[in-house]
Amino acid sequence: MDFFDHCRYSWLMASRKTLTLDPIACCSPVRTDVLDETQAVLLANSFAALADPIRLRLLSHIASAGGEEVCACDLTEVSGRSQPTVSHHMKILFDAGLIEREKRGLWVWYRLVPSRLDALRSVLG
Amino acid sequence: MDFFDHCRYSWLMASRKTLTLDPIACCSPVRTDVLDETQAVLLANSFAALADPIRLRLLSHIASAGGEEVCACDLTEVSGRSQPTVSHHMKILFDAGLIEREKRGLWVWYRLVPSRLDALRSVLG
DNA sequence: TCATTAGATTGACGTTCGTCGATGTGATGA
DNA sequence: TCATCACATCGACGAACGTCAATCTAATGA
Repeated sequence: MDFFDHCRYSWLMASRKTLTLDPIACCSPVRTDVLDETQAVLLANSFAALADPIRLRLLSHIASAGGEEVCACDLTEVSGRSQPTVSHHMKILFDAGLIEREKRGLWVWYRLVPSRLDALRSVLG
Repeated sequence: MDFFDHCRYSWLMASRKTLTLDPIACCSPVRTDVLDETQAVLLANSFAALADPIRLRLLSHIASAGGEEVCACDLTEVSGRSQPTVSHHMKILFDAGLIEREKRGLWVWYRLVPSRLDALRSVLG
């Protein structure tokens, strides 16, 4: 699934703040076409989610779990930040569509959305 | 050339602010290993360069030129921003290693550094 | 030499971001 | 019912960011 297809999924529109701003958040690689303003805003938003070292480490921790879920309870230790700060960063990753969350009992579990990472990769290609 | 090799080039160390912070700015894909703190800081810096819509459009404009150089004199019109603002953004793209610059006479010419874009792509893979 | 030009730098501004203590929310189990 | 736990939200703070007018720098050509 490329970025174009990905953006068509209406559930993304309904569940994530970033992309609900514009349902047509799709673009070809930066080396193929010049981005229009709307595409640029949406893409910048996605890359901004990756533009913080704490978020990159949190994402990398989840992405390296081999498809397994990761408990939010482990993430304060991984990041070295307070619980509210981790929660803040996870929300940004979630809003960017890079991770999914599921609450089971008291714990929240996160897993990667690989297609979203692939989508961003394809934009750079 | 992957991200690892790329970072070894000493001329990058000498000419670009971002990477001079740490000569060992190399990392495997986020799905393979958990990033250490140094890698995360350097990568976050690279993605931050892509985290602004004006910079994305400037970069896309240069990247879409098919290997040709682009004159700085055209970029205020492309971006719809003032000359100092464009200069500021180009410096950030340059410091991130995404573009090269060359001054000839009064004009400055920019071209893409494709390997740098490839390097970031490989981190997402 | 000097006026002109392209682009970089400076300084100031309002805005956004990362951070954490305090507090809110909702599930758990006794 | 109520204390406890995991996580989210709020509010406040300083730092970093995007922006542009004013100015500086260096190349040009007369």
